[in-house]
Amino acid sequence: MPIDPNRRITIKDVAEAAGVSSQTVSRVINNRPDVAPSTRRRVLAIVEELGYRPNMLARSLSQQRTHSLGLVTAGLKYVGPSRTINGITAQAEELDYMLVLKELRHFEFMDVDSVLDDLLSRQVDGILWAVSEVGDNRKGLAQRLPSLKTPILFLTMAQRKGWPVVKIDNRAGGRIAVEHLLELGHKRIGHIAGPLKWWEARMRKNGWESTLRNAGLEVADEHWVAGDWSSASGKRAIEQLLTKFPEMTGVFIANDQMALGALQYAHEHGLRVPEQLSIVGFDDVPETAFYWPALTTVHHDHYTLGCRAVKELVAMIDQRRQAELWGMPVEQESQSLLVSIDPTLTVRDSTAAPAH
Amino acid sequence: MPIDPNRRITIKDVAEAAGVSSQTVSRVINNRPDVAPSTRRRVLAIVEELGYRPNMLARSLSQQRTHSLGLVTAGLKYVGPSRTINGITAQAEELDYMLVLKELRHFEFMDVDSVLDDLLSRQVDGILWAVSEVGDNRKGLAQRLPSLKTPILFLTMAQRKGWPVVKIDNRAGGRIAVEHLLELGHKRIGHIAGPLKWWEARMRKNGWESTLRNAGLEVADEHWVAGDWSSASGKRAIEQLLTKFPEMTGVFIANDQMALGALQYAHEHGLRVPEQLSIVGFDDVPETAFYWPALTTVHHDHYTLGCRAVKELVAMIDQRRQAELWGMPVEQESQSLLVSIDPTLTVRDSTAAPAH
DNA sequence: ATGAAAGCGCTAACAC
DNA sequence: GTGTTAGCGCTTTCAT
Repeated sequence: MPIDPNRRITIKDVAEAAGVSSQTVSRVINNRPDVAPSTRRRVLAIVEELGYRPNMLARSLSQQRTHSLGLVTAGLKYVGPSRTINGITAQAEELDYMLVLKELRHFEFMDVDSVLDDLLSRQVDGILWAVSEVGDNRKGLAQRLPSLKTPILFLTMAQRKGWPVVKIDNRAGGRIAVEHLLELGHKRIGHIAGPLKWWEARMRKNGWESTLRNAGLEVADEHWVAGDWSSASGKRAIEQLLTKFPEMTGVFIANDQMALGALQYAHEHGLRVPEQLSIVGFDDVPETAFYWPALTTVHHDHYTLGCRAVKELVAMIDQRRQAELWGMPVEQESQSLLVSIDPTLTVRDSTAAPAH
Repeated sequence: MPIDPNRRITIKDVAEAAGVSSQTVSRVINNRPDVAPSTRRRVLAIVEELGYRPNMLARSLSQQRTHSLGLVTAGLKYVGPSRTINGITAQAEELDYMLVLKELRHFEFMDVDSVLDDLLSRQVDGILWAVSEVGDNRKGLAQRLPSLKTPILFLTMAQRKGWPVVKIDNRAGGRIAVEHLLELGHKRIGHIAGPLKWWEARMRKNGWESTLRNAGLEVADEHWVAGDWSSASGKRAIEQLLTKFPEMTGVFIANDQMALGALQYAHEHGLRVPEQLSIVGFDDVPETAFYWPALTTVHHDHYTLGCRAVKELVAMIDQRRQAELWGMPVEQESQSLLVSIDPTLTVRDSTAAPAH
């Protein structure tokens, strides 16, 4: 009896063709040991012949696990986030998890519930919240977190009790940037920050500020300006900053795009970099080595960040399954986790000792 | 009788609590009309109270459709691809489809079968193959395509019979770049191509070449060099090209990154842009406006491309469902589709009339 | 080593 | 309007 070619092959079709029960087929495709070698061979032959592929939906429903992770992102069009995704996809593949992707419309998207419910209704085994902390975009999450049964891990946000976090140490990034300028002999070091409702922007600024203070240097409001991460804002910001802080000989700029804007300003106004002004950026996007002059910048590894996040999340999932097996309830509180990845400095041509 | 708090709420729990059958609950949550208003209210109240969320896995299994799309990508860390994803996620959200993400390890990843099977076993309703055509990375697909029951749509590849494609018109991009230079009065126009195993690189080069020929100008092998898309290669390429083709007054470079490398070379060697050499790039990544000088470049809309691709794929899915309803088999051949999006030119400061 | 039965959570089809 | 039955494709008991 031929099979309807428009229907997908099921385990039953294979069972029938092999003259065994569907249970035996199930055993074979799951590599269980308790199958006679001859039976196994026969079944596998039929599987091949019919082109049978197990239906993961059915398997997931029955096993109560999907081997999939929900991935929540925002601003994929920006370089940083998409490199992180790169690491996430690679590691997920490695650990044999599928990714279900949800991109928020913007960074301060507040309707967290609909996103979470969407993912949970799909029965994902864990959730990766790869959205930077901006404004109070953690508020809705804070409400859901305690009652959430599914493991969730956050990227790039402030440490909070009960929130598992994997992040770049942005403050350390600010610190090494400023230390580099200090070592070159700079004393008047300004800062162009990202928008301060971004946690990352605050941390980078904090790194700048505290390092200067620790070096016994004074920090005033005239010494910094905030941009919005864009090159255009960087260009405006450097202009403002040069007016407010004309003695400045070095500046730490919170991302490479803004630094690029500053470089353009410098060219337009005949300001020589690094002779008259040293510039340190942040991110080390691949192009920075080809800016003019090549940019000294804080390097951090988005890719590794993504990999690490997936590893930790999967560990959380496994751990929780173990706990459930033993009948132990798992509280969110206990899921505290903080992984912090250290950035490094890439020195190029936009920094030098100050002229005097 | 209290419900085990560790178990997820099911439709049965709601039914029981509301004193109706699970079927009635199903009707309510699916917004069917044939439910008494009072019953509906009661059920909805219980749904709310218990925090019930339908299990999409079960629904998908029973309905034989998942409302999800498989998204295959490569090179997410590059700017272009990730902007496309941006459009794809937005449009998928809009049309209420979930995305299952698969990133290939590299552009010429050949083990197409495992990727396809992974997605198909998850029962995705359609597949978006958002990987550029490079080398013969379409070969494995060609074998699977005829027997594939699930609609699949390709981004950024050559037109082929039976392959639904949504793409940017790269040749037109090359054409408008060269036309711009011609209009400025340039006669010696070189080209830095991408790696020619990329279909997009070939098309851009073709646009350059054919436009020059149509203008009655001669094109020789000394007039172009291939890079690998990176800024470093662009820098090397411009050096080579200037040697081979010293009369050159204008150059069309196949992407912005390579153009950036060329700009750095120009700075280092005191070659004035645009006075001595006009440069046109391709992509119009946001930073190009802040290169020095600001880059004239071919703009194309990755975001719209992604949106359009999702729309077309969903249309294919709907169409096929209709056909199946009428009992008509759908052949892949009939699924031919070619959407081509026209790029535009963004004129900035890296182009001018040739000297004298 | 293999099979039968029940169940995962939902919906389609048919009753009443 | 609402309930009953069967089934989506698989796995998990529990027999044998």
